[in-house]
Amino acid sequence: MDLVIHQDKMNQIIDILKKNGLSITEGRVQILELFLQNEGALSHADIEKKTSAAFDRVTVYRTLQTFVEKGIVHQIPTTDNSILYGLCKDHCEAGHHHDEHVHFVCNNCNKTICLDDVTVPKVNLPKGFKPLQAAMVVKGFCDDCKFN
Amino acid sequence: MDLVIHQDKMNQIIDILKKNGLSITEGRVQILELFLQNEGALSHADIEKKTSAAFDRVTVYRTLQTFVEKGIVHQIPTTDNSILYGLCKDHCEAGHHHDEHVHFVCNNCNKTICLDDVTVPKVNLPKGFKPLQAAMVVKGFCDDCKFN
DNA sequence: TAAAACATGCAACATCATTGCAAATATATG
DNA sequence: CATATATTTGCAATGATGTTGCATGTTTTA
Repeated sequence: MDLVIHQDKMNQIIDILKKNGLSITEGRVQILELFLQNEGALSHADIEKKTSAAFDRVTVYRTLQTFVEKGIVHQIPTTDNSILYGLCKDHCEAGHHHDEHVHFVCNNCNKTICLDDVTVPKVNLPKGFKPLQAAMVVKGFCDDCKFN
Repeated sequence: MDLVIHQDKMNQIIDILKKNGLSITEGRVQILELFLQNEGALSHADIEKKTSAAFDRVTVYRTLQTFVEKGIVHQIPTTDNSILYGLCKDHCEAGHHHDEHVHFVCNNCNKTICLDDVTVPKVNLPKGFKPLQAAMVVKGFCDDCKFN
């Protein structure tokens, strides 16, 4: 393995992978690095582009799946037949995500941002419904694109 | 056209189509009927199954697209690479949906239900973010599956 | 009822996702 | 530090999903 990643960041990445019992491979390191340096969420296609297709599509799929299972990233629902993945900032554990923050999709720059400090509010469900998790996606114009 | 749909329902369906300036075709009638008799949301695949593939895949795609454009159904975000469509109960207009109700996905029966009476609460966004629409998906156990 | 407008089905194609398996890489062990 | 074991990767094949153009069929209009 031979990457141009700053030592600190590299240590952080290795730390995350080890903590989750994952072996350190070039693909996992590079993909995790993408998430760490990107404020927005990433799709499978984004990752392929940003890594210049250095890895097989299949590897990317499997890496994302592994990361979701381990609680390193979480999935963000979309209405366009894609899945977005966002870094779990807090304390997600394998199989148990605590990603109850609001996601923001900008209609202009099209970025999806995790608003880690905005938690999804509780809602009152009809009798008989038992909630376990909740996701919320807000669309509009982001901080950079507020020309409107 | 020759269907076994009760007269009242048929009138309702024709009414919806006419109100939206759509011609009355067998495909549109049957697909709209599915939505009216189903409490849950439907995916493209669901519709193909429930109509026993009576219509070409393309027709189903185009019908759903038309319904979304006219405000007859709305799209529901998912994390599984599919799009779900739910009937717009209220007063959606072409190009302008008012589907700000909560969607519920049951972890057991896997149905997605529009909770038309539960509106998506407003949240406070960080400075600079301008919200336009909001979607919310709650997962858990539904009224029928509350064995837990 | 005929003409015009519109919707459908087919075919071809493009994209996206999954699986099995052999080769390569990382980790554990002596 | 070298080797054995376990894990991960890439390739190939396949399947699922979504899109487009165009000829045909159906609905609506006049």
